[in-house]
Amino acid sequence: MRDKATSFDIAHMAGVSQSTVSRALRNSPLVNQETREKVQAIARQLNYKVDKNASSLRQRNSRTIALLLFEDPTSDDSMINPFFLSMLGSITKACAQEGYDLLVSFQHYSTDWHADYEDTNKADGIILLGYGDYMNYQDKLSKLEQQKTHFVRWGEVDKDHPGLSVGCDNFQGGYKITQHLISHGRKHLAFIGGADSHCPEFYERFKGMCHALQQAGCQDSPLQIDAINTEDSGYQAVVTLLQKSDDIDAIVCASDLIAIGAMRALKDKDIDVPGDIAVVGYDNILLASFANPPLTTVHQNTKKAGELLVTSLIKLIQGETPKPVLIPAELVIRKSCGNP
Amino acid sequence: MRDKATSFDIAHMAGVSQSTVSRALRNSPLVNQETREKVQAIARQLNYKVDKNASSLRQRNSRTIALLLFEDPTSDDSMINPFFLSMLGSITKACAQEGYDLLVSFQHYSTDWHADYEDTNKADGIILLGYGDYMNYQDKLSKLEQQKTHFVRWGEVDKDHPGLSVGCDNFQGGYKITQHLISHGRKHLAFIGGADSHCPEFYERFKGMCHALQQAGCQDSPLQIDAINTEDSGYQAVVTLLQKSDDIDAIVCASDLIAIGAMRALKDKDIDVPGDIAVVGYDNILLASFANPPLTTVHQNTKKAGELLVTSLIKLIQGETPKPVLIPAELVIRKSCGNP
DNA sequence: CTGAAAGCGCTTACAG
DNA sequence: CTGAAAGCGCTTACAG
Repeated sequence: MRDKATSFDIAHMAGVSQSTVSRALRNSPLVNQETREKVQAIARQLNYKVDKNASSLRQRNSRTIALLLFEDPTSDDSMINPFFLSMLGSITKACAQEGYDLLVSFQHYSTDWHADYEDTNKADGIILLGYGDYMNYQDKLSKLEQQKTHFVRWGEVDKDHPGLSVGCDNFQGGYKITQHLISHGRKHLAFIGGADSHCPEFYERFKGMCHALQQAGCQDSPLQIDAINTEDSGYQAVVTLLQKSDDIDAIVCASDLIAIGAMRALKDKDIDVPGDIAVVGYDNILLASFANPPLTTVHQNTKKAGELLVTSLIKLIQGETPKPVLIPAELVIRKSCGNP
Repeated sequence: MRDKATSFDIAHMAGVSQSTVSRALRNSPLVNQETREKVQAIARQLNYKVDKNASSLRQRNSRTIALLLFEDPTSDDSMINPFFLSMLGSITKACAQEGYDLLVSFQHYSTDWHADYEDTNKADGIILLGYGDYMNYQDKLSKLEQQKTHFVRWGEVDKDHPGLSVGCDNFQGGYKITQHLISHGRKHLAFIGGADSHCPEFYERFKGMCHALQQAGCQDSPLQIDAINTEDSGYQAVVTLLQKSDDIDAIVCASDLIAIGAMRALKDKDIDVPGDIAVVGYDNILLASFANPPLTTVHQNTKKAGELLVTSLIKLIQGETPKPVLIPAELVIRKSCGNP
């Protein structure tokens, strides 16, 4: 480590006490304007920066937030779900805006979480980001809550879920996009994606879909094929789907990545999208607009989401009790659903 | 902040001194096996975690690395260059592997950098990631060097550049992909992307291209149109290009994003890719494989790159003098270059 | 408005 | 192998 000036050095140069230096640099009203300016000038000149370790230790907070990113179990190591990367960008910016630093960490579902940023006082709170098997991590969330760790998670807003959630309205998204398909004459819809409490987000989308179908007079629930959030899983699911049914004319996919895989499978079988089968996704990742045909999907407002995650967490840290937030779903109509 | 157990609490419970607790928890060989186990058991039981602020303050290092991500000047706020996001993923993982935490921060080119992570002792070193106008930030790099900040930057390896660089072999990449086009009969090539010392990476790719052309017997240098690293800029550049020339049969783009924009412009003009004009990109972002036609490009090994950035920086921190690294370029042949 | 002093929670040289 | 003590560089209650 390099030799750094300390507040004592500045105090010495300015001919004041070290306490006064500290006050001057923090713009305390307790310090004389003239003194403040002299101290600040010397600090600038020496390129002095307050030692954050000492400062955090003394103040008992770090003005740092930790982001735990849970990886999708994709085979390809370097391929991270683009949706989360977009969230990461917006979280980073929101933190900067609020004057917080951001620690980022990738976590594996399988192993024990490295969630002790707050326990070690490196961070004042934690943001959890990533879908996964909810049933598996439920216990860990409860444990965090017991430890009184400050945390917010991205995901389904549900009273039974431990901790504070910020999420998009998945039910509404599934509902809207299904309604759109129905209104354009599609009659035999299938859903690709897990649809149970292991993946609450996908499940809500599915429930929204079912609700739209019921409203339209379809009493039986749609064909549903499990898939995790990868392109490959979407491909496989369509292969299975085509074996089970031959009159499907629209597929609602639980994510864009799944939809991209689904369209690849359909192309391989020479099935025209949207001519024969309409396909819609969810997330509105960058890829969706470049897919062929461009993918109709539901946009999740990642900018707003990131801001809300950060500001909610900061409120929590400050002892307030922010409410969970549901961000409205926004339809993005492109060509894969067969629209004009 | 919650009430946390300290090493004194554990000392009290274990009936030893606080120094012994500290030693036991750090697995010091100076402590008796039995004592160590007793102390560690109590620590586990209390869910005790060492306070990193205190520990870092005392040890004068934080085992934390800061990543400064420089944004491309894209109009869309939420759209971050996918290539950098991939790097971010690999850097995060590499840090975890080396036992370092990672602070992430987005920076704007225009404003002053918030590069004082090391000055404040929040980080032991810094990784700089992001292309931009090299001439603009050169001075800032020199300043970092003067301050003896430990930093590595992603980018062109060049003896005249301040600081340690890790980068892909851009010259070789430009050379290889041009050679490929020539060997498949393309004769009139253009380059899209900045080609001067303001953007050394693009420039090297361009130089590699020129070298391949010369080797093939073309003496005049290719038509070159400026573009920054956005889809839109690629689109505009092609519009300009088509006004200037009508016998181009291949376009070498400085990045995939530029290439995607270029292909959109060509499609709008009803020019067939690769039938009329071949298009190639650079980076091999996820989008490239889903483009229509799929984009031939140069892969930058982000996994290796992230690891090298992290390990080089750690060496620097430890007082070693690691060498700059050039990662070989890998051609990825798809359909946009007109291959079988 | 200013200063002397305590203390945040560790690590480690020193003495035994 | 263990303990008492110093000290990392701040912030802030206390006294003036």
